[in-house]
Amino acid sequence: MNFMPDAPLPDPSAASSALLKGLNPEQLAAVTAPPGPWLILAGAGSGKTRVLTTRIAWLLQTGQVSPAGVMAVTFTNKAAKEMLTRLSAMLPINTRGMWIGTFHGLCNRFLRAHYKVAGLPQAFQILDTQDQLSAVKRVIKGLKYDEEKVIPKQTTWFIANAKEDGLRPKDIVPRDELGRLQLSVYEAYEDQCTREGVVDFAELMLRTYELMRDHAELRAHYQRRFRHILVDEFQDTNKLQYAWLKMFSGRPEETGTSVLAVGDDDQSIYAFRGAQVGNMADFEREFKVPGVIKLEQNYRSFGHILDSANALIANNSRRLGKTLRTDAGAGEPLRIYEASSDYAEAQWLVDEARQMHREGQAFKEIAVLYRSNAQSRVIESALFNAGVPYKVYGGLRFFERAEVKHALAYLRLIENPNDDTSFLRVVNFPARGIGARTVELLQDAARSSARSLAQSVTAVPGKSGANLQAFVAKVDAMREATRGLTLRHIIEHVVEASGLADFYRTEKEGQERLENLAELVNAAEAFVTQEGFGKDAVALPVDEPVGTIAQGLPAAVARVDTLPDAETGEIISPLVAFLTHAALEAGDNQAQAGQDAVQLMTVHAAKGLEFDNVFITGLEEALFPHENSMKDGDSLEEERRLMYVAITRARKRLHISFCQTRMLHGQTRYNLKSRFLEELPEESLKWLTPRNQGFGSGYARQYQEAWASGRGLGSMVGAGAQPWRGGGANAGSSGYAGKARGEDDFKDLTAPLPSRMAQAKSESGFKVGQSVFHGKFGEGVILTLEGQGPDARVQVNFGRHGTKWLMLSVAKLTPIE
DNA sequence: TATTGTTGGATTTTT
DNA sequence: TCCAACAATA
Repeated sequence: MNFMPDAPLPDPSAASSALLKGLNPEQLAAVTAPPGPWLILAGAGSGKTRVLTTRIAWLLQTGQVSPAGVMAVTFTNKAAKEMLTRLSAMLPINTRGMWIGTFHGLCNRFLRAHYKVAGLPQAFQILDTQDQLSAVKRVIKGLKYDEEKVIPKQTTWFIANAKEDGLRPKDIVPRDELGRLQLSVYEAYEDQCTREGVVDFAELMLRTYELMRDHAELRAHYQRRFRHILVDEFQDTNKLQYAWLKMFSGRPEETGTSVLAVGDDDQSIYAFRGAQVGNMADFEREFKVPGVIKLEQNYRSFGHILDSANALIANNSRRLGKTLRTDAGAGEPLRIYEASSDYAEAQWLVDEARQMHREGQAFKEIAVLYRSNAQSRVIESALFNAGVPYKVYGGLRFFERAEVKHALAYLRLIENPNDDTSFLRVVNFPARGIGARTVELLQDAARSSARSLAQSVTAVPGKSGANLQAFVAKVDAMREATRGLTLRHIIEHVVEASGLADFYRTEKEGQERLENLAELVNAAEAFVTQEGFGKDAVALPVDEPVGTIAQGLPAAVARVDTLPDAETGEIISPLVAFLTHAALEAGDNQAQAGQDAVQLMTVHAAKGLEFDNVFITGLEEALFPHENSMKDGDSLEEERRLMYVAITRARKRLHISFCQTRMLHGQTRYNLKSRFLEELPEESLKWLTPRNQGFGSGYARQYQEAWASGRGLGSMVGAGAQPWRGGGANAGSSGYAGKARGEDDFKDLTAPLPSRMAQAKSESGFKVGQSVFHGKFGEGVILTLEGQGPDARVQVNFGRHGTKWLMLSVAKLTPIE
């Protein structure tokens, strides 16, 4: 049976030819493929993102689909943003109507729209990994289990795994005693989350999947709506994500939905997180893909680099099969260096980097990759002492920082006093005389009455009880004081009123934390303007299909991944939207654009990036491949794919190094060079140290020492404070750059396009202070008015029903004299 | 309740 | 080695 028989054939008309210009035959085939299930095997540097975005643009431009009929799903916010940015550069269209986002972002959007059927409060909050761990710990304590036996981290892992396999507690039959205990933690954890109105990452996915599975009407609606579903990085999908995809597409022969999955099995490096490369083969079979399209033309690297990558990965079995090729010429051979120690390796690397910089290479085009984070220290130290600017990726991201999480916890308590996770985080921070014993008493009281901590403070007697009540009163006061304020002012008020600001002002090391809190205000401000909550937000044409489920959708809400309640018109407040944003997008940990610094990161973190010059360090047995992954074939192959990813990051020049001795866990380890080195083609390599000298020859050591005595090492002595602690050469780089983001990433989204400007503003007829009547919530007073036209929204205090944000275009509000 | 001492653990981590 | 987490201490 044909899919969408009335769809026009690929049409190289004048309109579309500009889009398709410059595509190679395979890319063109992928971009203009007729509707249907397609699997695109996209090699590294083969223009995958271009193909994805061009296809969407082409589908829209040729009228094969409307923006509302498109769903494009990615794993990272970065990839989603990239897609949106490129798309709006290609076409002057409203990208907001499309469902482009991460799996979790789209689930969030879906669940906010259907929160009632999903059994969630509309303002549900999202637990990040930290929150989830502390929630699980709380459950384990509550059940009085021994944390030595039922290990919180393991149990969190157990729960996440179960959810990613689509399993609820009732579906699990425990294999042993530990399994039984973990299962009961899972059960109690679910109850606790429900009580507190929170969901974890896996829950977003599972809840969405179940809703689609169990509600025929919803399922029919979305299966009818999305004509084209595109999935990025398909090799990284897990079991649940694949099932989720099938739920949204339905059986293509029945729904006519076109699914295009893009992936690269050779770059599957997240099996340890549940990714199933097998999904690619399953997709090909289950969706009856007529033919796999391979993108093998590489536009990134020179020949020797690709030859090396190809030769290495050929050692893996069970591949879908693909060979990268380039027109760029052979380029330079790979430079291989054997060092006597990790210390010497770092010295050599620094020297090479400086040499390249002298030759005109920017530092930011030099990346240093390693298998594990612990390796960065010695390299940082060497770079620091040489005065070379560098930036380490990884570590805590902006919204994960303690002071930021504290502020967010207060904000969450304002929104939902029953959020016990947040309550516990800040009940005694800053210190206010509420000790562990008091908290325990409170938790006992809360448990026995099945109520939240905030609701149970009166049950604790004496001075401690009074302190607790004072804390709750403080949060209540903040709630009152911030009612009707803008997001910026809410946060500013909370940071002061909570005592956080004062606390960090008196702290010795508090300055940076204060700056981060200020940055939080900036981030909120940027969020408000970027996401369309600001007063100047320009309304967009509504292009959603009007139906019983998704009504006409105001643009502002669509951007924050939420939809208004179809019945009451209620939307979530800017505060809730911001808290959601903070959980779903922890902020990147990148250097600010324009900062010229050597880039240090793990190979995992480098996936998707590219640099002119790349160093891959620590090519030693037991390190890369890692000792924990050497035992079985599958994980060894994943290590090899990791090496493949590392190699394919380089555009021009690739360095690979290893050392005879390395300090690991406080002990000197003697390593052999990695087997992966043996798998690289000899003719593509240039050995900087004699090859096959083997460990213990001493040559590399002598070479190194002779070199070192001349310069370099001496400067290491007494070089001052540990550079890696405070930032050193790259001091002051806070991960989340609100301003930079505003200028760069969102430029295209916020720029007023002609079509957006055309939207006429209509006077709503309401004003602040006005009394209004709502069919569901009764009488209320308008606190805030924002936006214009179909985008206009109001914040209304309904007294007993609380303060609500409503879309004027959906909510039926009548003025009262 | 903040500081100091002890112990154990130490791949990778898009959301 | 070098950290985080917890216990013991002032």
